[in-house]
Amino acid sequence: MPSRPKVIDIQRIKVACRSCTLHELCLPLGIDGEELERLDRIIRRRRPLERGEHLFRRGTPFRALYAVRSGAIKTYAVDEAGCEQVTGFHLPGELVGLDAIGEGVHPLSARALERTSVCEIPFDQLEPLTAEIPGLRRQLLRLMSREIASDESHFGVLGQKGAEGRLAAFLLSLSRRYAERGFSALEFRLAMSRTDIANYLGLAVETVSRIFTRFQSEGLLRTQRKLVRLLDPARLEAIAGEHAPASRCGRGA
Amino acid sequence: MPSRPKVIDIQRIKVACRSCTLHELCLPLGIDGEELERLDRIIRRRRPLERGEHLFRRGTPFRALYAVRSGAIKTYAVDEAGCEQVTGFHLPGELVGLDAIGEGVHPLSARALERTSVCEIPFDQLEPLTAEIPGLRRQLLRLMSREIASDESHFGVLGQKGAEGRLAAFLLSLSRRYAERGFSALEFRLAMSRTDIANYLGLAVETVSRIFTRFQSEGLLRTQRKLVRLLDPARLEAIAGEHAPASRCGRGA
DNA sequence: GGCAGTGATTGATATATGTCAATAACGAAA
DNA sequence: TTTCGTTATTGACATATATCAATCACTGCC
Repeated sequence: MPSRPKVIDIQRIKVACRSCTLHELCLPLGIDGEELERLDRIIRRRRPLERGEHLFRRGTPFRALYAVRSGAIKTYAVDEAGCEQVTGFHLPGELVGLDAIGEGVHPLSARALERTSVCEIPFDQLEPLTAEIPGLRRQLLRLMSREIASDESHFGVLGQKGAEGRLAAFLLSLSRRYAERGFSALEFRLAMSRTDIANYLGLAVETVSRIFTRFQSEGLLRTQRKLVRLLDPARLEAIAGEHAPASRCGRGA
Repeated sequence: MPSRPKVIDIQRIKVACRSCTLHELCLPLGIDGEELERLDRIIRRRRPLERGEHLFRRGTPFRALYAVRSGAIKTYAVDEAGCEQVTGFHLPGELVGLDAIGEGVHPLSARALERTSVCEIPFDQLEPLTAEIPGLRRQLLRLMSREIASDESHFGVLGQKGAEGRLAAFLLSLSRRYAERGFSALEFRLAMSRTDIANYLGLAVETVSRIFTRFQSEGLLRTQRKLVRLLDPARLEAIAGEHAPASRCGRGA
């Protein structure tokens, strides 16, 4: 096959929010008819990102929010030493860029983990629209609030869990999110590398790898490279619930 | 002194947003005259919370956001085993409860670390007001966005830094926040116990204690119980910037 | 002013997880 | 198919930090 493409047929990508299978997860929840059309009009579909391509980079001016339609995005920071810190993975139906509203600049970089398509929602058009459409306004607040809550629960993972708990919690989080999107809760393909998982969980790659094999030998799951099948989600929940070696459950003042 | 109080003079607590020294940090940024009064009217002052008192508890229905006026609040989750995970400390001018909008229920508990007064902002009144006051709407989005961004940067601390880096980053964060509020950036009183700090940073209390003494012996700071004076913020920055023993700076896919 | 009781510090030891190094399994390209 | 480069796995060893235990220093109370 000759490398002819790169010129994408924009006409083809003509999917209204209304018909988007994600429309209950994305913005338009509780918005109907005419309002939905107004939202639809400001949303821009872009050509899909190839694996490794950036959606935006740290320091770039904030222009739009992005809703993942298919594929997966990882967001990450790079410190002075060039060290990468993965801060999150974004699956279909999830929004990227909410952290940039505050300062008008993206504090993180975002790149595609695989071929990924997103909807671009220009913020300078979305923001005034929220004044007129109460459902849209509330939904945006809800989504941001949930993002905060989920970040907080990740603190618990990073702060109190041992390596096994972290990986278990991570897999269950993916499982739940895939299930919400109508995919299988028990079998899915990891879009990210072990390195990314390790980084996200604050572990070494080797530790992640070892725990995958340990989980497998204990019959908790079966992995085949990127493919994961959860065999005993209940026990995984239990492991995810255990606190780290540390945490003596002491209460502070 | 006889233990007479407990009956607080509500009349005394009569401070409008307009005259609040925090008014640039809190909600009203970019709101003027008449609009500020409308916001002011929905805000309720409550009697101060005593040390240890709860502002709200996990699972409680969400009714209002709270702006800390003086004192300090810690938010925390409690897992099945009764283990506490401290998720944040909230200083004057900061908002508490943003994570509850999404589900209508507080995912965390919040309690006062010392005598603390807060403004209560009933959300069912605030939300419609944002439709009419663009400055208020944008400020709320900005604040939520900043919260997300700051949570993300805490991931970096928890995920990539060793114990020294975490404590250094924590102290510098407090320093910056105090400075923003007009307090000294170099000398301040820690409202929280070492146990809470340790928990927040995902470390053991003993480790935190040891690092305080190590920092002191290296001339980076001077501590006297809760009182901290930063002597060499530049070197602290350097330490906060170092990545953990772990993190081999590898990039994922 | 002495006496709990809690919070902080310090020391000795254990261990989970990181580090280094080698190999193996895959995927893409020729 | 073969080859190369990347990603994942496995093993042996090092170490940062947790754990356990004791002491110390405040704070509030009688």
